[in-house]
Amino acid sequence: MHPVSIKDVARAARVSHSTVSRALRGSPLVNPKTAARIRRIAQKIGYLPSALGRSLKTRRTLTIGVVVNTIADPVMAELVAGIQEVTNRAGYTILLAESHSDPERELRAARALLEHRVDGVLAAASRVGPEYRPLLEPLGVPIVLINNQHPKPYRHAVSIDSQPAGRAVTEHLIGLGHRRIAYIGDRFGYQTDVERFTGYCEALAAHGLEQRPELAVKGDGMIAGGIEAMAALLELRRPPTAVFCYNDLTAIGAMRAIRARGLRVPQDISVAGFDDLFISADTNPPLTTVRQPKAHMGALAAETLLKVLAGQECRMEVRVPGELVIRDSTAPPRAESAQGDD
Amino acid sequence: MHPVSIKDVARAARVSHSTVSRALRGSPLVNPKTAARIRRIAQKIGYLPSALGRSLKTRRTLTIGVVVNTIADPVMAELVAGIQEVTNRAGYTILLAESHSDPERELRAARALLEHRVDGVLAAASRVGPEYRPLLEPLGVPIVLINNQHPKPYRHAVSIDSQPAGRAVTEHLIGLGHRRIAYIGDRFGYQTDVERFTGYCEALAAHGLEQRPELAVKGDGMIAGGIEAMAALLELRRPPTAVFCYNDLTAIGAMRAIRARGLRVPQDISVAGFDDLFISADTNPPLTTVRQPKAHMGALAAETLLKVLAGQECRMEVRVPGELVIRDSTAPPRAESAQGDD
DNA sequence: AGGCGAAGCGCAATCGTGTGCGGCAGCCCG
DNA sequence: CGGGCTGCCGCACACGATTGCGCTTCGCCT
Repeated sequence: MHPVSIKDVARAARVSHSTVSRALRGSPLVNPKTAARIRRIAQKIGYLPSALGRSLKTRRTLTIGVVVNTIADPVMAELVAGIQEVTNRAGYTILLAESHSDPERELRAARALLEHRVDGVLAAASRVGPEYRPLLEPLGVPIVLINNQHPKPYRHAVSIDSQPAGRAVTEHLIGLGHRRIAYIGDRFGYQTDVERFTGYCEALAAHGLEQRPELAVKGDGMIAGGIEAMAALLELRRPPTAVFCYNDLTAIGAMRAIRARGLRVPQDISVAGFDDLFISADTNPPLTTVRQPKAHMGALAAETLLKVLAGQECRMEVRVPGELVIRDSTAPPRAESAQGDD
Repeated sequence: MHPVSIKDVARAARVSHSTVSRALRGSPLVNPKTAARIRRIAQKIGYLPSALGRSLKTRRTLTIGVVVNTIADPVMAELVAGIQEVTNRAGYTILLAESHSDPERELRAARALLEHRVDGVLAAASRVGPEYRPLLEPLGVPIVLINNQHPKPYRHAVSIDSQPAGRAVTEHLIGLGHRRIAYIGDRFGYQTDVERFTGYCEALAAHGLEQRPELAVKGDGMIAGGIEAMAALLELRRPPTAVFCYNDLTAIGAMRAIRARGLRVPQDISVAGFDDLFISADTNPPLTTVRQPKAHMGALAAETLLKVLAGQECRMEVRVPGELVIRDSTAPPRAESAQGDD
């Protein structure tokens, strides 16, 4: 019997464990002097109440489950930082789970979280969408989705408004004079990717440009995928003069691939990203991108969840606007490549 | 009574809850046909065993607590990714807590983790050191420290070997011809900072260079602190020709401050960092730094903890070597500044 | 002095799960 | 036909905490 329990405190203080419980929780039903004595003794013998026993009775664990793609993705890390900020203040502890973009793994992770009886779930960049329901429903656990695909069946969601932002980036490139603009997407079918691509297509259409299938390729949302996808684009008979990337990591990979071919950004090819990582102003060259308020979105999602847990049945679906940040990775195309297309 | 419990399954299957428990845990004490029937029914009515009840009885929660500075720090994020990788495979779930470099907050976080009865603790960049003992001891919870200060009283630790690496960086700068070399440290008193600074001093001494106090300033381990500290160095009557920074984020901030003054890296001032972030090859210019195997160290620490939890009483203190990575942010000093010092 | 109300504390049930032990069949064998 | 053995299953308790309810005690008032 290693861990010292409430009964050990009771024995040491010569009271019942009920009184100890009340004393430590500050109940008015116990004499202040007795309470003080009990607290002193509990402190002395190193008593730490067990959340297990408590939660079993109270039916609340004061924990929330957070499932992300991978915490190594700086977008997710900042998101979680924002979540921590508000949940911690409210006394909640976070259970972290990674999906690695694998639906099966995501469901396993969610199941583990629910076995630990988290009070609520925050899922970012989830791929399973509706399949959460049969898991969450019987337990009555609320969920708030972040940048999720198909949030239809759910009541609460926080998302970056990718489509207008994607359109704005593309129009920025068109405004610079580009006509052959590529899109490097993501191969996992995230909703954010679909929306950014849609915005890209919208902009092209609005300016009478054709969306050429060979200019829409797929990365993996990380640097490696950006390198690979960009290398493929450079193999084309007529490579693009500008590239809009699903996210900044992809863009960084694309810039590496471009330099590896002896070309320069933005003189030979313009590159734009999405997210505005903490580092995106310090890349070479500084990256044109869309600022996504990551920590803010995490905090917003967490606040929503806490409200629901507090009993406020607010149905809400927030779409946060992105802000185009123009830096040095985008510029007008070279004269000889500007013509002859379209 | 929202959540469906083991008794509900028992009722539905017309057996006792003991039999359900055994059936679901694959005990040989129950008829295979009965077990199959029970499993089918449990599945159908959406039963998810409660880790609370189980842990109360088994005295294991299959969770481990991870306390980091802040998850927004990419070093910590990669560390946690490495931890997740191995703990997940073993069926453990992670409770995440942040200290924000505040000892009091770190202890509060640790207390919360222990109330949830985590089976073990991984603490990265901890500042409280010995004060963990009175918390952990009574509960018998093992801890593995990562890049920690004063790991003396503990049995298990994984650390980057900062001192030789710091010396190597400084000698690299000296080898390039620098004589006025500054160090931008960290104001929180981390052990890693102390060691890197010690390595820096060693190198100076070994080459007969004086360690000038005005060239040792303090940042905060983040970009903002690097900007501030570098700005102060540039105000000196005779600024340094090279700067060794506590970490890459600090170095990135330093490079921003240098550019803000209209100077260039490395032509006017050389900058070196530490960590080798995923981004450090893509900064402008690419950063000379020390590669720290972050995910590997996280995995190593997690494996150590799992071994201890499995009963293997391995006392170990691993020091992982760092590898100097020379990129473009360091170069020989300009002729006029190389002379005239020391 | 006796009665009555309030304050303070303990009893016991409960949450969901695991498990030692005892019981109850059915079967085999003497 | 009876006894013993084996295979399955249920009873009951334990884990650590919370909480409604009842009991004791004490002080105050008449």
